[in-house]
Amino acid sequence: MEEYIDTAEPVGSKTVQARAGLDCSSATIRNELMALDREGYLEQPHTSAGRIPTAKGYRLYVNELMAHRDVSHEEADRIDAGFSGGAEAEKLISQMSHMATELTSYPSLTISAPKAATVKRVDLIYLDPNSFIIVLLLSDDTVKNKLVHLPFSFTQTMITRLAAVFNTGFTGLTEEHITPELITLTERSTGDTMGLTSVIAGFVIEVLTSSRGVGASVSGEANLLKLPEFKDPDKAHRLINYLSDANNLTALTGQPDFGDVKVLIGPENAAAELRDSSVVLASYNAGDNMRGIIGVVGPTRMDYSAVAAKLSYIAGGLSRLLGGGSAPPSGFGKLMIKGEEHDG
Amino acid sequence: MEEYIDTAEPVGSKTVQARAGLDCSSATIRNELMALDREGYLEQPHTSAGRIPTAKGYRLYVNELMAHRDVSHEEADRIDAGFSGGAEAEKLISQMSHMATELTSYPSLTISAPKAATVKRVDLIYLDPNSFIIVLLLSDDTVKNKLVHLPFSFTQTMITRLAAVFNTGFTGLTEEHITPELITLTERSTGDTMGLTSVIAGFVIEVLTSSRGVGASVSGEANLLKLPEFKDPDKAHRLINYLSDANNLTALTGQPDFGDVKVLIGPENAAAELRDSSVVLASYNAGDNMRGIIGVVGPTRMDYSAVAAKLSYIAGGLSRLLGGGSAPPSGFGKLMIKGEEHDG
DNA sequence: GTTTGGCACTCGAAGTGAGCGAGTGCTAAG
DNA sequence: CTTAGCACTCGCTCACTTCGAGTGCCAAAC
Repeated sequence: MEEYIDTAEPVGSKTVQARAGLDCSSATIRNELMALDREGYLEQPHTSAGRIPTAKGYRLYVNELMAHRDVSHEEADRIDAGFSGGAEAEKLISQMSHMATELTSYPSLTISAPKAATVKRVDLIYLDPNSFIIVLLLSDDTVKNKLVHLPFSFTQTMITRLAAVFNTGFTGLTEEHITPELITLTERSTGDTMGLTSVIAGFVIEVLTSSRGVGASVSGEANLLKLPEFKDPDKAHRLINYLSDANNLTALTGQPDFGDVKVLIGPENAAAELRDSSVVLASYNAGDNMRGIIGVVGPTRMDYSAVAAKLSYIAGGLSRLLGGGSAPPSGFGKLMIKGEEHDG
Repeated sequence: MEEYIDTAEPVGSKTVQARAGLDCSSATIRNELMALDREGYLEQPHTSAGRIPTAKGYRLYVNELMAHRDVSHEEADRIDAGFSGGAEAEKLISQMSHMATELTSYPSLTISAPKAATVKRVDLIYLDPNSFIIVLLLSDDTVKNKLVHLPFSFTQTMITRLAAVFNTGFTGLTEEHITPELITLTERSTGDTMGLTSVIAGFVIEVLTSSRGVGASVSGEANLLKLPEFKDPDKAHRLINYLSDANNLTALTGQPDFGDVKVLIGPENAAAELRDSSVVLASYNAGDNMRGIIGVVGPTRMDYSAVAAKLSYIAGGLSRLLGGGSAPPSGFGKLMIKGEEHDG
């Protein structure tokens, strides 16, 4: 297994003997290999070649045989350094995605949890008779703003009044609560005949809608090109294309209901494009009982233990920083690897 | 030339005869080809192959022979649709970068002009005794905000006073004006002993600093993999890696002092990684007499006229939307292609 | 003097086949 | 149950051949 992970070449009986330092002859090992072959853990690309692990073999290795590994001190330091900046959520996640790519040299992907955010507070800053700034504080403590220029003029008094009405009438609402009726009602109670209310409500809806969608991204796709598995540019191109579609990403990860780390090996992936690649995912606590996902995509022949340890460490850090008031997930620090058997 | 652009295969005398529909025999064409070969416009990969254009040949073609082409109606409509969203500058540029990739099927790059922004206005929104929002309006009308939580409490009065002082003392300043002395002075005049001033000033500096850096990005790198020129994954990997470094991008484009469109053919590029690729750049007016750049990277064998027309159209649109008050560049709409002869 | 047909020549691409060798399965002895 | 031995398989490499597109050059033709 480990020899194949290192070299990507079929492994023969003598190589196993040498690498594992077993005190039995290659013939004995051949017999064992034959048995494993029969049981479906190994296969031969052609009759007179060594063996390579099957997906079933990888599964066994990942579930039972693989040595648990922690990140090295240098790696931990490097990851911690990335966290120390203390940036906002979105930036932090993107930084960690790049960190994952750097540490594993595989493309990494992130999927941030959807947030059913509500409005916590609306502020309007009057600039001049034609412009003002809308500042929106959401329930998850993100702040969004927009500078509005209008072709007609209004007074500071009107802006102040609008802010007051929005602050009492719109707090706690999700976007489906903001109906045309509510807007008409607000217009009436502020005496707004110029459509300022619609402008502001429009921005509120826009922000709430966009915060609802899950954010998915990939980075470091070019790393695939270094791998012998992707020496065919077409194959690489297909996978990269697949990964570049955010919908595919959310589909591949499924629900983040797994414990800490999840490994999807080759054919366990639903998508054809991923059938001979593997995906390692770690989920993190993103506050409000929501979970985000960070993961990498690589060849089936992947150093699962090392990759899992790194992602787990990164996800743990993200949980700590983004999880906010909530307690960190109970399994944090301990590496639990779960997978799904895929029917097929 | 055009045959080679289409097929990427060396072109022989008979093919030229057929494609161009010349009423002379292949022998005559052979004589002409030999002459062009001697003068350095064409070369042969090996003795018994057809001819391919040299960089010098491309230069001649681009400068003098190439038919000027406009974008098709469908393309124009598609680009216009991309503009109609009317988003903020950063998003708009990124959208147009993707548009360029889609239309040309080559990776596209953007470099946005650095802005020496200053503070136009500072607002502080008091939320509760431990938190407030900083809202920063910059001279280029972008708005930045930050939610601040502090481990000690303060009053609304203090926040109001700070906002007033910042608004009189910090407007019109660039980041180098914000010295420790100014902060001390501000602290004294507001009676702030808790370090609120430093927190706010820190954010101001952060925003001004980040707005100063040039933003450079690439998208659609994977498109290279489809090209026969990049059937060697290593070569593709080297170029993609090169492009992923923002410093390289700013270096390759040089100063945006060219008219409308600039074409850099193969060895005209300073960077070794680009020696057998070409870059087409279009510059746009980004307001305040600053210029941004949008461009694509592709094989030397590239349909320069089509690519240039598309980029020029996109850049024109960006100028219109971002150029703000300033007049659009005089050359807009007319395609001017300039290049640089590269010594060597 | 330019154009044209003819012709020998070049050289990469594609195809062929022998030899190599890593690795196998099987068998028989320990 | 392990091990040495052995015949066998089959992809890889490499030398060799063939094929053909395309060339340069020359002499005849317009």
